[in-house]
Amino acid sequence: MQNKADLFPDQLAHLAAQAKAFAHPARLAILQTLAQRGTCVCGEIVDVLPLAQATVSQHLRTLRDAGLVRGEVEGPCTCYCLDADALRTLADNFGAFVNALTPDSPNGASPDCC
Amino acid sequence: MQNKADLFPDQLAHLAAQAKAFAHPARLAILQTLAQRGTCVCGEIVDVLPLAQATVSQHLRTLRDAGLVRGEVEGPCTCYCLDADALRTLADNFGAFVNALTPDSPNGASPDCC
DNA sequence: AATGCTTATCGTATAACGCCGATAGCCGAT
DNA sequence: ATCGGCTATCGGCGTTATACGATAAGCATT
Repeated sequence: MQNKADLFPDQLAHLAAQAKAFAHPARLAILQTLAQRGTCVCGEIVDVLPLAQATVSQHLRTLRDAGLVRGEVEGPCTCYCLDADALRTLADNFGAFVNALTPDSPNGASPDCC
Repeated sequence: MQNKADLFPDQLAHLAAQAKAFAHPARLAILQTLAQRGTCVCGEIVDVLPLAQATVSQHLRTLRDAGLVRGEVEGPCTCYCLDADALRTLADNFGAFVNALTPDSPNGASPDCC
């Protein structure tokens, strides 16, 4: 299967990739944990989540690749934190996309389909 | 593998499931097409996308299951349209989640990690 | 009833994801 | 130099997602 996902516009591919970063509860939980503590060593996240260390590290990598999280080696540990700018940008992208889909129908009722 | 995703709070699981609906460019393209035309027969979408009919139907089902799209049988065809309310709700959920993550740092620069 | 058009579903193949144990790499402390 | 703690990566396994052809089901028309 040649990757059909590459046949779509970059804008859509990019948005979909960002959405994928959000598409697992473990990653959302990691983001929340980082938000609570401001800064986190990997081990702390492992302690909070019901997942093995290897799995958490993998999710962290996904989040890093998506640009939502940054990590710095801090002696023996690695210190993670949110990239607030990236998060806001992503939220804005989603908002803009959805707004473009629903030009405006402030009337509560959605019109009938056909 | 017992599903580890079930070990997370419902709120996170739900948000992740919604994100998954956005996590493929084909589905985003379908949403855009529906927004442009207001209403769409499945075949029209198939004509627009570089995918087989079966694949498009599957993506439409994913979007329907996520509640973002509604479909009504219209004679021999099935007519699809966006559920604008659901889309706005979803966008709001994302916005709220991200806002909760980034309480406030109106200063453009993200603080250093550690 | 038979045909043609449209869509959903089934079955299947490939790819990607999620998960973990084990291992390797790194750094500080001993 | 060695040891011990922390993290990233590797390899393997099972599950889920993506994609498609083939088929079935529904409806309008003939």
